[in-house]
Amino acid sequence: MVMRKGPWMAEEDEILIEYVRKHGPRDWSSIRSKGLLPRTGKSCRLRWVNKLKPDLKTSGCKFSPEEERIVIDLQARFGNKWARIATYLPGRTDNDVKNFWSTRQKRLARILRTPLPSRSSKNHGKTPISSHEVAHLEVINQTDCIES
DNA sequence: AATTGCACCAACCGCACAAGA
DNA sequence: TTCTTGTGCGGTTGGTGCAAT
Repeated sequence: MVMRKGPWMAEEDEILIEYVRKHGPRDWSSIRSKGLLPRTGKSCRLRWVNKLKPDLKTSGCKFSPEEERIVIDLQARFGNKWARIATYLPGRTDNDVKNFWSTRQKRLARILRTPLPSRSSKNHGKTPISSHEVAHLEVINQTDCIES
């Protein structure tokens, strides 16, 4: 069977959901060996965990300030243990947390690189910095000073 | 109107680890 | 004991849409 890669089609999702309904979320690699889907076990598992599993928050649902706070706090405690951090956030997956964090890191890196905007200048419609982020930024700044 | 920069998201890859042959 | 296979995790990339230029 020719292996498929890339985005999942609705029909593939249906097959995967049906497989999990019958067999549970395990034996991912037998989905391919049984000829049900031309996808690797890894790909099937990832699709299930991140998109198809029940009780997930719908994609496009932004992190709330509370969720943000939790991630920032837990990342400081555990490091980049996204799967672990995700267990504290109902409906979020490790991928969600990871994506949230890396977007945030890029944004913070850019803010640190550029001079502070004047009071009158617009924020270009970008996500504003929340107060707890400002606090965290100060920590990063101090760390940078120590490191450099 | 076209281009650019950014945020967000989905899915891949490589590595590590555990279980079983 | 070593090798193989399946699974889970973290890092990363590539695509899309939108707002600003």
